Amino acid sequence: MIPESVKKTRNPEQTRADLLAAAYGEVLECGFQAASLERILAKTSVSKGALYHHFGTKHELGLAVVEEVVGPQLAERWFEPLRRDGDPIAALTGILEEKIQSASEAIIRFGCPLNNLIQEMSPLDERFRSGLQNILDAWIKAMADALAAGQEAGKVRGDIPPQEAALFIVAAIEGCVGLGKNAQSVDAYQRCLRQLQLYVQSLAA
Amino acid sequence: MIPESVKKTRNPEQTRADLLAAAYGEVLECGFQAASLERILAKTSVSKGALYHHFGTKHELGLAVVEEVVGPQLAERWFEPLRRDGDPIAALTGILEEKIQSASEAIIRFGCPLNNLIQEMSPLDERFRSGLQNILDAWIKAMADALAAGQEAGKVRGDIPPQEAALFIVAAIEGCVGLGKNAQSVDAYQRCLRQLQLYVQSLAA
DNA sequence: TTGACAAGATACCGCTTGGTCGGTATCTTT
DNA sequence: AAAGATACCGACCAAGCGGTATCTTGTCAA
Repeated sequence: MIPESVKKTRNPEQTRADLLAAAYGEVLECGFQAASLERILAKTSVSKGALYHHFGTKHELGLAVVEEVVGPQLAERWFEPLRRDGDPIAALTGILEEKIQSASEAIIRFGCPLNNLIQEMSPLDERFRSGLQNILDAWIKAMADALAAGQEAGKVRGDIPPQEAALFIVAAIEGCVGLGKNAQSVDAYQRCLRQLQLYVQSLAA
Repeated sequence: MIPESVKKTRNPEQTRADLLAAAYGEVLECGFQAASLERILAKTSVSKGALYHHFGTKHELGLAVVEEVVGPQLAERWFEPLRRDGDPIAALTGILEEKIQSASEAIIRFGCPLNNLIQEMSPLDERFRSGLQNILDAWIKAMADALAAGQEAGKVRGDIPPQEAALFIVAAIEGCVGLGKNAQSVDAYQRCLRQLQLYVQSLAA
């Protein structure tokens, strides 16, 4: 039995996924406002008619990128690892260490997709802002929950407020990525994250 | 003797300054790429001919905004206060306290002009990037110098590396502003900066 | 007073943009 | 097999964009 995806001459789900992936790339490089539908179409060899069949407007396409690409990507890379480990200090240190070691060219060049969209779109469009805020809230909550659980387990200092510390850690992460991006320097990115790592370790009981 | 500025029907320096101010506002709201020359002209009631007399291209106008508005503004608000005080911990705590207390609607709504331009422009244009990096370098240097001086004076822990700590503090500041901006919440902004304040105080000898 | 140049005004241009629309091909249902 | 819905195609459009060319006006030194 040959899989249907090969046989079909039409594949709406794949088309939609292709558009999302291309739009994600375009937005990452140019920002949402400067993202060109023509360029997205060229990357995917999808027609304009097909695009407007799947997405009503450029705006909707952008929101779909936020919800279906940016959100899940961060969830996989941050929320899940935080949930697994019982010691949030060790987990965070590990995640940061991994980010430091595997500092990709993409993150130095284009920064954090979430942060990029926040700085560009949050004052301009309420739906973008709230979509981005949902991701941010989930991220901060995952970290706060991990810190609180760590306090229960006696791994984290009891005097630090998990919510506030989580807020600050997320802010610091975005700050480090942003600085490394402008410096176009893996070294600056690594040194900055290293200091954050030290801060995180200072929260240990 | 009536001041010349009032008598003149023409005032090229004032025209240039008006354009810079309007361009700064437009870029703060929309970003550089989406900034419209027409809107800038409408704000200033300057003609297009006059604009292109003072600035060769939109690009040049943007660079001038970076160098002549964004840079000096940050220098006044950050570099100078840091240079004055002998105790950098006290100075930084004070500056942060001031930011927390006087959290303006503008910073919550539009964020940090420097960070906005970094996230948007640094991957797209090398001249923008290096102009922004000059500001960043000066900021980090001012902070590192203050920390080093504080170590000499026995006010700052000797085991912290000034350069790295300065890098991290600047990153964290931008992160806090960015998060407050997307949350559109003075409270989140203040709580985030408050944690940074605690971090800064943990550097005291 | 006049000549030269800086400063400013305005009409215009080519191009790209997001979006539309009538039409066609394919897939599903009955 | 007929019919209806879904997926896709590509020419076209108005609007806004940054930028240019040509002209007039104000300023000031000689």
